[in-house]
Amino acid sequence: MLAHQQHQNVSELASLNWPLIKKLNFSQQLDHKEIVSLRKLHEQTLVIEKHQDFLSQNNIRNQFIVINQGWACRYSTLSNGNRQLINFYLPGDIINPYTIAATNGTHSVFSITSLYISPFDQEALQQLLTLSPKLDSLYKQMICAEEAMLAEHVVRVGRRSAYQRTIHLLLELYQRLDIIGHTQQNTFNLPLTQELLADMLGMSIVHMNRTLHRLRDEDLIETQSNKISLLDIHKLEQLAEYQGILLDTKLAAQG
Amino acid sequence: MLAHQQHQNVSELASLNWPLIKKLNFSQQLDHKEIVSLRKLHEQTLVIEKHQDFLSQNNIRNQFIVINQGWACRYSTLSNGNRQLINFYLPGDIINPYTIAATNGTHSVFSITSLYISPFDQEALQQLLTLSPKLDSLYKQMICAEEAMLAEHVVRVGRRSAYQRTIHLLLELYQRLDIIGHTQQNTFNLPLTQELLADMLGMSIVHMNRTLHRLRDEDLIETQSNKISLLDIHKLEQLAEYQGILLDTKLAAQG
DNA sequence: CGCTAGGTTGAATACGCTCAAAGATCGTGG
DNA sequence: CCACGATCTTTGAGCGTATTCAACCTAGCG
Repeated sequence: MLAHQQHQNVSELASLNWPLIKKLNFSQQLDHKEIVSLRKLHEQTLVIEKHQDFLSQNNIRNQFIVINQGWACRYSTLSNGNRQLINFYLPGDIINPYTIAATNGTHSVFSITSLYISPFDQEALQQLLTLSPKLDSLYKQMICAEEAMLAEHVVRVGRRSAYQRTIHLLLELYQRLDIIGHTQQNTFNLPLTQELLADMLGMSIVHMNRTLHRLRDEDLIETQSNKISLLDIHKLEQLAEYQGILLDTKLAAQG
Repeated sequence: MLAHQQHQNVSELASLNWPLIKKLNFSQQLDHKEIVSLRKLHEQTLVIEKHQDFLSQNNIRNQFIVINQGWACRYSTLSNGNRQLINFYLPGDIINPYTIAATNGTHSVFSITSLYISPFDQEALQQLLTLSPKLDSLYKQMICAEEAMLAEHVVRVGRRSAYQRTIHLLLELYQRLDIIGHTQQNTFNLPLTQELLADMLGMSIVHMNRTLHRLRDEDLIETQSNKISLLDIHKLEQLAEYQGILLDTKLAAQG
């Protein structure tokens, strides 16, 4: 995975505190004008306490939301109490309220940690993309990457063993966090309980615990409080057949 | 589920032989001009034989593809031979080659039956959406619905029993096929082997067989050759907690 | 008529679940 | 600063859903 790129000046460097801008800049270096337009999406900021269902059937306000800090997730709960997490929203990710709404009220979005977010209108985004073909292309690329991760999640949950699933998810999180500079060496902050991990991977808490234990025993991971270290990424990638998502693809354009 | 809508004249009626147009017209009635623009996406048509990997790492041509007839699927194969289907492409669906590419070559698209397809350039689509806000909105709605179905697929595979999974998928297929007029009463053509169904739902062929058998024993479904009938949709929806996807949502606009 | 792909059935096994209970950790208030 | 409660983690044991292996059946097609 690539090292972080260089930047021109202090003002732009400060803009990279906005993880969305940092993420897009990682894909393809942004110029001053593009950074300025992207900052406009962050004009409004607000805080959401942790453990809140802040987006569901009841309170959809037709605004897009970019995560500036913290983790959230989309999930669905079945009548027997079973919960399945669908995806994580990490800093720099954009929540499209219409995909939540399209499921007829069965999906909600939940703040795993406290959140700093910026809601914005769809028109603001649309305008920005219309004015800059490069941002338009990068945005589409981002959507494709998200779709691809969701597709990989299906494969993970459908056909991988609990052991592989766990490794695969950890590697994906590592890759995503690395892009926004949220890793130190092979270590990153993982604000998930084993219950959340289990609900993401479609397994029980007990088995999640045993799987993590096994990974620790095998010296593949190390955990302390909320920190997790991947001790042998190459081996983990082989074990889980992790290929990675093309987040910085050189593909021409997307739709 | 809604009845099919009325149409103005013979020419437009003929256009509804193109399932993409029929599907969009189902969401929101199209006028003559919109139908004409959509027909332009169908200028080129070609046939693909069944059981072909016609889109994979090797042969991505950066063209979008609309399915006019037949079924295809996106899938991934693991090194142990396990295969997971990610989604079905039915008539009227559009394949975005960039989402396939974003998975770094792990996903391919396969023709389940022989196919009639129309490839088109992304620019053609872009132009059409720029000129018509209504089509733009409908297209985004379609993308959201697809994303929502993929998300529901995660839930299905992750947290539902084999029995519920099977029912849930059958209901979703029924809903999608109904929109393009590919159902007769509660019956539709299901060109899937039990192996494909099993690979879609993350289960073994043997268990797929037993589950279908149980559904037949319980008088919930009836099969003959490739036809399947859902004998009590209401009960099936309850059993699987099927909520349906909002394919004809009245939501304002999407991104 | 025989081949092949797909469907069906039985039996043994296993992966992961449920139930249950005991530790550990963290935040909070006394 | 300690104690307490709540949440999260860990461990054991029994069980069940779904898998694997293996064989046989059926239908369609050359």
